[in-house]
Amino acid sequence: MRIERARGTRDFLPAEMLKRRIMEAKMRDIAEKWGYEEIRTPTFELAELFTLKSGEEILKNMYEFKDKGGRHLALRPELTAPVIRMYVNELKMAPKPVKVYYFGNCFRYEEPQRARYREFWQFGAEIIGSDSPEAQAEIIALAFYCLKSLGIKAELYVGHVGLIREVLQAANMEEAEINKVMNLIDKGEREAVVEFMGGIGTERELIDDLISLVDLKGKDALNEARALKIIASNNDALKELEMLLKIIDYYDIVYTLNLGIARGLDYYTGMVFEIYKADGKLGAQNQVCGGGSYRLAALFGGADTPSTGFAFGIDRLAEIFPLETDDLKRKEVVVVPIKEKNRNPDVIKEAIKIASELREFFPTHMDVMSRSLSAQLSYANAINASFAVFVGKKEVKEGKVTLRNLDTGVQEKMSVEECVERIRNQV
RNA sequence: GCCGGGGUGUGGUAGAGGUAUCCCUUGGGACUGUGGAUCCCAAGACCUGGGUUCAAAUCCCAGCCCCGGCCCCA
Repeated sequence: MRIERARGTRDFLPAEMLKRRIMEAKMRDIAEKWGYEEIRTPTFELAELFTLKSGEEILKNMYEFKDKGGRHLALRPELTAPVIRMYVNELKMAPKPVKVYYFGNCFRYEEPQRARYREFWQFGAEIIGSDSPEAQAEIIALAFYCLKSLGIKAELYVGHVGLIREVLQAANMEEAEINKVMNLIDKGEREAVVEFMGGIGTERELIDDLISLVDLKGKDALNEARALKIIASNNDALKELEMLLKIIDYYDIVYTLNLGIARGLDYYTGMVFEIYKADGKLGAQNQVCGGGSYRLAALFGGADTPSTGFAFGIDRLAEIFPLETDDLKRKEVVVVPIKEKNRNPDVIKEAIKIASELREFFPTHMDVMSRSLSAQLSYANAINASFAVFVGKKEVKEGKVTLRNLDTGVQEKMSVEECVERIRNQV
């Protein structure tokens, strides 16, 4: 009986892993150069960590279970909450800002489709201890430069949920109601917003102002927001956003302002941003990155700590990552012991010694199937190796090897040292 | 959760009621150290379960899975 993969999960074959390692290395390099340090949190957590503040949509899709001790656990549906939990548990005395990055798999029970899986991978970074415009801009810039190093072009949208939340709070709405409205705004359901707010007795004028606020997009959005009477011109969120945009410009980053971005995670409090790949290559799942400022630490038993961060969907990036096939081709060497009929142990001994020397520099294979010379060459050809190194009776006697370039078919007898040099020069 | 389109060896395919085709692949053998070839042998498939039929890969139903879309997210 054949066992299938669980729905929504994937096996990564060598070629895919190689590609992902290359991508990971590029992103890790950027994060390190910006002074961030890598961390890793557990694959599962107490379910409570996520039920506290993650938002309705996430909870609906969570893999929850009880362990044998009766603990209520969940596979992590996202990584921000675990990272902040780690900060509160282990890092709260570290000098601020704490700057960390991470790669990790997440789990959500959703219908699999293009670029959406039940187990998916995120790369994220957080600045813990600040949600200043400088921190917000740095996080956006970091995300931007990661994409740049991957050679991926995508569109950046920046918004600010603080602006909208303040309007709603001023209207004396309760937190649950506010979250509900934010959720509807995020979905773009304007009528539902009007209906819901009307239903709880909000004034018509305020509702209209809110709708026009979230519909603001582009360069003049800020001035227009100011013109709307519901936002005071000395409004903190507005001033913060203005400063942020100024700094983003200093980073030379192209963006579009969109006050309608509300984000599905309830914990965002200030700036929010999303990055889309809008050329259709990702189908309906074109968001590759999301992030913003939030306050979660207090919720997990720490001091109230402003934080800012983002997360990339690595699987989506992997689908659009432009990779030359040359990048994927490793230069490999196959050591071919020519054992003849009697499995000459001298030849095997010498071949092992030579393979060990080559392994200092190159991925090196050696026959483990007792194959004939032609069968070994055939294998070398099948795995697309670049060189074969023959070790036979004659070579052993002369203390040399025969190096064969498998692309050109040219071969020559030489010392092991020279052989290493030759291969290095052609790699 | 909802809506489309699909499932034949590892992959690609033919078969549209009657012994499942071909290519690639994989393993073995022949071949005295270049045969990365050639020849021979072998392995390996009708998604699962029901139903119709003398007979089902083929027709019907359900499920599972895959691909895509809605919603939401990364």
